[in-house]
Amino acid sequence: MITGQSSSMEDYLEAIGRLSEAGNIARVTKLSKELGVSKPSVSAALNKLAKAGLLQHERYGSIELTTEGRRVADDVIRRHEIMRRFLTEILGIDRERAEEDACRMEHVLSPASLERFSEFVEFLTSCPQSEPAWHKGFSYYLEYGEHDPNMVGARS
Amino acid sequence: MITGQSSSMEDYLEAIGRLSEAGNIARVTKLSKELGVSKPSVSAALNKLAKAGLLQHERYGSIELTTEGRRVADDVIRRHEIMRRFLTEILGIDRERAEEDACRMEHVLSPASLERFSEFVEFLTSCPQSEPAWHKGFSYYLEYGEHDPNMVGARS
DNA sequence: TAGTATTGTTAACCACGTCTAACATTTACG
DNA sequence: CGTAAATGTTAGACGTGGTTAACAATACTA
Repeated sequence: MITGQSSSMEDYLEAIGRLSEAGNIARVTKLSKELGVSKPSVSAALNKLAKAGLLQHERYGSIELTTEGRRVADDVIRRHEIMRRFLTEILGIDRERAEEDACRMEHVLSPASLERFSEFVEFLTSCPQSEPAWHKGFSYYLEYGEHDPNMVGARS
Repeated sequence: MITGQSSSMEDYLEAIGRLSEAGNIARVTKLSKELGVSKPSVSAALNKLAKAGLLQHERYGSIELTTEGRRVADDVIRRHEIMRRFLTEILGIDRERAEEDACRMEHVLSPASLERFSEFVEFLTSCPQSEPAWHKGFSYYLEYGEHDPNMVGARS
């Protein structure tokens, strides 16, 4: 992985990051439910991440990301958001599936591609027009399998 | 994975599929080099895939995809091609990195998202105009960080 | 405060995919 | 044809990330 962590470890960091963002404090049981894994799995992951210096965890006690852990978590969260936005806002994938797919895509993109995804989303959604032409055009294309003959492309 | 195989097994099937497409016959050594793993790893994978009914493999002998194996291999190859095209033709990622990223993305996309990616690539590249407006627009945006004020969007 | 419910850890195990070292088979060629 | 080179397999090990069962610590509450 780009962050130096496996997909699994990135998932743990992401979940911990999201929880603490939302005011909630990360707890083993919560993480276990959130990620759909057993509590012993969470325990093991926390030990591993603590050893890697990404969080601090006292037995039966608090879980806190270190500065470095926070950095990695934020990075993963950012990847997730970019991919979620791309999938929903550009491709028109439904929210739930986009969420699932983003969860997996977030781990596999090179930084270069990620930036391009990000810029592409910005490009298409910050279109000066209120209802971007490309969106209409793509919807038409999805429905009829061909370009809208009434659409004329942009010119310089 | 969508195909019922792990990323690794999909990679083996993909490589075997590509080799046989290209006229070459899949061999353990070749696969080993192609995939950057040891020969015993290839052997183990072949046994596993044979047991799953995706290929036939006689000791020290030939490796051949079954009908089902071919289907899966083709599916993975198709995923790869779609993602490669998206990354190069739409996002403008350089060939090599696009190839690497496609290798990882091909394993994580839901069928629904994949189809959308495919349709989106078709939509943008089959633009009636010879040099699609969006491409110019995106290049400008990447370079200057804002929309080209000389561009006017498409209208119906 | 005692006892129970909740929460977290430990221990022991498993599947997966990888590796190296050693061995077996097949191929090529002098 | 026999041997050396190339090719492929087996055996045994490892790391990762998951599990369940049992136990330990903490928290809640009657």
